[in-house]
Amino acid sequence: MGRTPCCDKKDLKKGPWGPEEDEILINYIERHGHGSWRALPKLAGLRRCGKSCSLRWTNYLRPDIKRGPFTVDEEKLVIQLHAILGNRWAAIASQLPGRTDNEIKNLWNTHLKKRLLWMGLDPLIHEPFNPWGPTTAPRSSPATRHTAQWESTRLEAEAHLSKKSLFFNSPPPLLKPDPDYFLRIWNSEVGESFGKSNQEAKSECQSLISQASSSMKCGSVSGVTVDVYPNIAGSSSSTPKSNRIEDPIDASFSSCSNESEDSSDTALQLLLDFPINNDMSFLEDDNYATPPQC
DNA sequence: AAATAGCCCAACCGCTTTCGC
DNA sequence: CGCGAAAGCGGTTGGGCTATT
Repeated sequence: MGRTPCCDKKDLKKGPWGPEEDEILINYIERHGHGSWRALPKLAGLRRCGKSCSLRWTNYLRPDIKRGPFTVDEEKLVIQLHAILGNRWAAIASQLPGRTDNEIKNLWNTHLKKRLLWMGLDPLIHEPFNPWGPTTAPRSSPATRHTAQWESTRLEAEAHLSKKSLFFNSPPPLLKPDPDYFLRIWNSEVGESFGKSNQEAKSECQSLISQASSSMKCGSVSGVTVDVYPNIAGSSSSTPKSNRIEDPIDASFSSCSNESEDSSDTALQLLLDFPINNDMSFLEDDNYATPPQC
């Protein structure tokens, strides 16, 4: 009673793709699009499983794939995103144009994880290992920790917005409050990663929107009074310049007419600008790639 | 020069989610 | 609403390459 195979395994080729196969696949997709992956191999004349074709295209042949080694900026971004999203490689990849989930997964497993270990950081939770061994209190799961991190980040975002709201009330009124701001955060990759269904997220957004509107006046959101001057803006010295914009909030307000994708990126950028527990300056250290000598 | 170990990454496997009927 | 098919996704593997002995 097994699951039905994704394709007829008889007479199908497996293993590495040859240049001729690549050419056939590229030519077919350029002419017809991929359509149904299941049907593609037959139509294109390939002796491959549809899934294999899909993978080959997504991970290797797609024209927008960026090849070559990861830059330090990209590595930093992967680490930061991993701290927020966990092993959600596709979600992480969506923030690195031209990089595939497979590539990022490999980067993490072969390089970044080891580097964190060398730094004495637990790659699951991005925090130092407890030198005293397991505590009596039950340790929270990675998922719980990511949830907690998101909650904390969200509160900081709200605080940042509250801070900005002070400027909204000050003349000249160059900036207009955007009640969609939290909506965009919640609808962004990060919001989705929080593990809620869209319906739940949207209803939560409605609540946040109203709360955000009130925060424009009083600097208190979600029923929690927060510091309206958190050390946020100046805390991102380790954030890659190439991935940063001048001020995510300002940018989001000044680009209200942009596509939602831009908005999601902006919201995510705001999150990335927050300090995550560990200092990542080691990535720029020439010695970071070598383990500490015993 | 040969053998071995370790690293890297493309590809596969199988589970989960989404979609269409 | 339930079911099956298709696609998406993350974990794992295997083979090629390089470094070391």
